[in-house]
Amino acid sequence: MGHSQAEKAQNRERILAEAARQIREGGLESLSVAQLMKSVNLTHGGFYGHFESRSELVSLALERALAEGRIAVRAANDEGEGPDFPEMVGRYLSRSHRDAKRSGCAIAALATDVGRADANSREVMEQRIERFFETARAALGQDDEDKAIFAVCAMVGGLTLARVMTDPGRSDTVLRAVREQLLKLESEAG
Amino acid sequence: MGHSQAEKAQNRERILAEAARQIREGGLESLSVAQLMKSVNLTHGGFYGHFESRSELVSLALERALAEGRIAVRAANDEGEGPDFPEMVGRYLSRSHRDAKRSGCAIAALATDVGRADANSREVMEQRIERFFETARAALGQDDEDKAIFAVCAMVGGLTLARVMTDPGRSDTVLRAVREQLLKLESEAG
DNA sequence: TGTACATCAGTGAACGCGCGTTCACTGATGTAC
DNA sequence: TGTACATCAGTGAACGCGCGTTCACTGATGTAC
Repeated sequence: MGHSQAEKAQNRERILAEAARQIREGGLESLSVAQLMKSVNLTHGGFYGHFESRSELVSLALERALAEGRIAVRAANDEGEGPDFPEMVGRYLSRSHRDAKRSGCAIAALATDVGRADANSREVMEQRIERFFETARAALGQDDEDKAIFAVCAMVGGLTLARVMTDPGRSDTVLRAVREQLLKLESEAG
Repeated sequence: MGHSQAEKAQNRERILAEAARQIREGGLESLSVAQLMKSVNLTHGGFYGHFESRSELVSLALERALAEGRIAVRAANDEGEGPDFPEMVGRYLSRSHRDAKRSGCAIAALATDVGRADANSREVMEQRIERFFETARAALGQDDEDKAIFAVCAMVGGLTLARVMTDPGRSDTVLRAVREQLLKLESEAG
């Protein structure tokens, strides 16, 4: 059993990455120190060598989860020359995004949880929401903040409701309806 | 200390009503039997004279919370002759609705929680979402389901994100932007 | 390069705590006469 | 209407359990010579 410094850094990273996945899937409250450590093949006692408390970890995992969404948007955009509204909407409101909670948008996964959380968590997410607004505005190619806000709200709401639906057809319908209406929005003048 | 049958029914009602409020505020997981009973001035032991388990109570409280939203919509509509889209949007995306989590729309308050819950809870909420779609379609006065779905997703997403924002001005901006864009949507042809 | 030792990452038993749930009990309710 | 008693709504102590957190310990790492 090796305990080198390099391995410690790796383990911290693995714990944090797994925590970011788990909170997106089960919510901020669902994260249990013992379960988390078990899922990365460590024992619970070692946790406090990496983080001060469960609360600190949740904070860091929230930031991580939010940052990963940003990275995904960047990666998608870098393939082309810049933000592309139809592609953004298509990816966000896709079946694969709906079904991939663990790796999907942390705003949609955690907005309600964060709405109940302390001011610090809300500020962290608020900044990411503002960035999402900016990305949508750039993608729309119109200098219309209201439209961008509207598009983001519809995307987040659409994904959230699609995840509730048990009927796969109706869930798909929600995704498709919001996608199509958003594309109409783009083609209209400001 | 009276324990009449009439009081038992009243107490059950008080427990359920308070549970419906608490889950909207703190989520399905936040509900604690002991805390709930204390908040209606009873002791925790008596709980099991009213409900089989915490799980059953959460189920019933979810249905209650969702039904109350429906009742609120009905009450608003009955004042006029029928569903009125601008009024619906105005009420849903108002500051008072944003600030009244305990009595507000259970879909917005609990969609993420229910998305993580068992199939039964998801089906219960799914039916309410479908009714919300129908109400929006009727209010729009256009036979366009996609537009109704879109409007509902934008409302739910807008309210959810407005509840995250710590900056009151930006939170208001989200509500206003979604409201105004939805009113434009109504005035356009299908 | 090889040895001796301090460091420290990870282990796992133990802690107090709040949880959901059970149950023997209390005493007002409401019924039978 | 008045009394005697069964019912049962609510009480509060007790249960086992999983939680976050602590800590004495282990043994590989990595450094000093």
